[in-house]
Amino acid sequence: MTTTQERGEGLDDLPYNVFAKACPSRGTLEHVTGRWGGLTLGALYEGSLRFNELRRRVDGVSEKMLSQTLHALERDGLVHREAQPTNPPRVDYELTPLGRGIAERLLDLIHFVEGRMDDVLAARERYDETRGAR
Amino acid sequence: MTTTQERGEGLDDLPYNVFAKACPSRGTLEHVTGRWGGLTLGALYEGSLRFNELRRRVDGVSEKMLSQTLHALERDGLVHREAQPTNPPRVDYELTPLGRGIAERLLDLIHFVEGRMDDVLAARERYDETRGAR
DNA sequence: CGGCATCCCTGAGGATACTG
DNA sequence: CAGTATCCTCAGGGATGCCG
Repeated sequence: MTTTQERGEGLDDLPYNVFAKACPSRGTLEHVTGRWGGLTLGALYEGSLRFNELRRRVDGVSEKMLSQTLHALERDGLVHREAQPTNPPRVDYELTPLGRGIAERLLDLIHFVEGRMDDVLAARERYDETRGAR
Repeated sequence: MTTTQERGEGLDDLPYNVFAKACPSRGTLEHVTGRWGGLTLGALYEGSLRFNELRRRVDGVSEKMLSQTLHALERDGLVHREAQPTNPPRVDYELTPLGRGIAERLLDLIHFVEGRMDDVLAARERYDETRGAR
């Protein structure tokens, strides 16, 4: 028996539904919106970048996490990895068309948030002062 | 001296830049795109919901995490909490105008991802089979 | 340069019990 | 119903070292 929960309560009629725990789209969304995934996609939106360039762009990411993030994005088909067998090695990462579509929407969100930070910060102050910064 | 890193390499000229480690927008973006934040905002987009309704919508979220998530979103001014002092208590959560703006963009992203899951799944199979599912 | 392997620790987050 | 308080686990993620 299909419950409304499994179908997503009419949010949409797509075969995939992020709100359901078991849906694979949830995993991909987490890769995309995860701590480093979003910033990585955003950084690559401007053009292809090498590993260490990327690392400098995404301020604070460790080598390990960037590597791990890139693998997940590559596996999901959002990022293409192009390795040149030169010495020293040169590896470029770039968005796939699918990755571009996602990055676009992500950047839309990011820019919107950045543009509203003054409101957010003001809301925080009001909240903290009302509730005694508990 | 201001480096390109601090300014975000020309991605935008806003005073806030998610790519910088210390920028407060990074924190808010994480609330919004975090494991439960995004799903919570998405669920509230359809209309106000009570605590346990929300809990059922966001499949898999624990009581504690939902509570915590809602507090963060309320503090950032994205969600409004309306408590009625009845018995039993009734508390409704709804998006603020700012929260709506964010949720809209987030749902845009979510629906895009859901709509492309077949591509993602296909890419995964190709990846796993090439690299031996290591 | 572009990684992978390993160790280790913090904190996100689940389970449970209790309160107004 | 709508939470808060505690405990505890495990995995996210930092630091370090090594390699092609």
